[in-house]
Amino acid sequence: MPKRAKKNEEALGDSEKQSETGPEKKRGKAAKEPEAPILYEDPPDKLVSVEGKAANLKITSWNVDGLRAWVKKNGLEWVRKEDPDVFCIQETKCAEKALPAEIKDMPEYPHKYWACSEDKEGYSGVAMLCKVKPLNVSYGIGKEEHDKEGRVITAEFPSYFLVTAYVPNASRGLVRLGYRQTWDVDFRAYLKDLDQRKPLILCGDLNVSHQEIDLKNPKGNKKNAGFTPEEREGFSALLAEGFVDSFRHLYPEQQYAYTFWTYMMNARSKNVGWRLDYFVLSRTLLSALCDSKIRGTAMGSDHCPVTLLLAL
Amino acid sequence: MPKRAKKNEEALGDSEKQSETGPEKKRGKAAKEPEAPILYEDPPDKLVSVEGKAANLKITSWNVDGLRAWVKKNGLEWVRKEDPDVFCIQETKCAEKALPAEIKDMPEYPHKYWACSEDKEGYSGVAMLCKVKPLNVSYGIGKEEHDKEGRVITAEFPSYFLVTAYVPNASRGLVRLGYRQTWDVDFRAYLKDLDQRKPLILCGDLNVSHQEIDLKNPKGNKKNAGFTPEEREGFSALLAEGFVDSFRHLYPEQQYAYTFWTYMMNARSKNVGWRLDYFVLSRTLLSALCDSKIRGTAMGSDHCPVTLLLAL
DNA sequence: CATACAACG
DNA sequence: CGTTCTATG
Repeated sequence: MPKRAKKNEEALGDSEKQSETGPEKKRGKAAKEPEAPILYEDPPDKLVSVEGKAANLKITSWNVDGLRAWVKKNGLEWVRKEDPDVFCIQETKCAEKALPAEIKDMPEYPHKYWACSEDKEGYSGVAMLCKVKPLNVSYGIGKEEHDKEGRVITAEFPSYFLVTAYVPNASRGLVRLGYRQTWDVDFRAYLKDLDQRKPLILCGDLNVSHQEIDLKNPKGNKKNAGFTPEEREGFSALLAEGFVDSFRHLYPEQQYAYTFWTYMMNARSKNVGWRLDYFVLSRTLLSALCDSKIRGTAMGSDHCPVTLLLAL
Repeated sequence: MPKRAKKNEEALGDSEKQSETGPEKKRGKAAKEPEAPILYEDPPDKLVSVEGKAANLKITSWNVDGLRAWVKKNGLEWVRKEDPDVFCIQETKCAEKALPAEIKDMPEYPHKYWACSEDKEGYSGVAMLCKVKPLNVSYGIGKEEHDKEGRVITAEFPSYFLVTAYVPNASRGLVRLGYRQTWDVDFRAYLKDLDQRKPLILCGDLNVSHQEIDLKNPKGNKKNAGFTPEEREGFSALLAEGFVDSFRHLYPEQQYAYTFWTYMMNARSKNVGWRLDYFVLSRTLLSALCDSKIRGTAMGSDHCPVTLLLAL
């Protein structure tokens, strides 16, 4: 592939900034050739664990970028087809009283839990929809300073904890990177504590691409929210506590597998994306892991859903 | 028609408030029967003046309620068909730098004038598009306190002044009625002064329905913006200076002829409207008046356009 | 109900 | 680019 074309593409696809001008452009050279995008196709679901057990738990996580708009775009139809046991939602951007009836009534999920931002309306917010009632459900991570924005729900099931999270974005100009770092510390401590009691499944929009393989343009995004060294080290530190990035564990070399594409610059059609949505597991759950899926064709948000298959 | 149905309809159709509860409803009686709406069909254009002269000047005025959205809804297509000599626009809600190219380039109107709100972006704003270049164009009414919101453009032509105006709304709770009254005084003085120099044509959204005949629900709106005694008297005082409401002059008894319908409660389909858009003329222009039209079928705003035909 | 804005992503 | 909010009508 021509070097020039490659270099220019690198500047594309950062989620928050729009640094479209690559070094070539600055030096006044020719505009880039539109490169044929390298797409990613998720392989067929693997329905058995390494131990040969059949999958019996399916969890889906989706950053819907505004629950009400997403419902109007028939997001729920996709969920009904996917039919997970638990459906975790991030960025509902919706006060509890404003929830669409279509999702509040959904009989497939009789047990529904909502965590909404307390101060800012239409900001953040996560939810968990369960077919089976959890033993216990809690909101936040037990620290005042983190628990007003509707970012975490924890459900305890007989053999595991399920945590869904919408991790704070470091924002343009990294104005919230400092806060993000204290979040990372406290969230890690919270998860470590849970993990000492029961195996843990963490899912959601963790707002970081861990390694260069996890986004299209690592070079151009090292100073941008979602790919700073600080955020990446935060994720590494989490894994160092004994957790596993299930997708990367199963597909260590898989490039071009992303879960988020900015709405800008036709990033999705060019697959200029980021992997920001994860299933992170306690190591002890690896024997039960069947598959970790990226449902890249599901539309309705700037993120796509991800699905975990376990044989417990 | 059943009295009950009539009474309930009266509460509908005020532009800003939503006082849907009529007295019957309060007393807990039965809900209203949906009444067959009384529509208004504008008669064919009359193309000769009382003196038998053929119309040779066509002016159209339209409150577009957001120029950019209105352009997307193909408002310009309608204008091209109507093909007036001058097209006056109110509520552009658009900074000059944000004007759509489609209208900025429009070759049919080589002479275009824009008055935009200086402080609040996307608020108020008027424009005038002319086929023939005016002798002179001015903005505002010459009083600092009124001239920062892009409400008035005055164009001088050889035989008349043309003023297009977007008169300040008294707002919900009539919070701006006091200001509106001082506006009415100053605007009247401005027009009177012009009229002493040359015959005057005033067009635009004058934000008042003059008499009970000029809106569907006069009873329910006497305390609402657009039909308070203060605003109505302001309009009467203007006419008393020697001006004529051209539509009412030609059609003194015509009911159900409106130029504005709130987007709420399906007011337009029920023709629950207000006449807020006018061509007001110096008395001396009556001999040239051919017709004053309400283009009630033109869509793209909560107001419809009005057109004046003169034989000068 | 609909067009604007700002904040956020 | 697209969702939410608020102000304005």
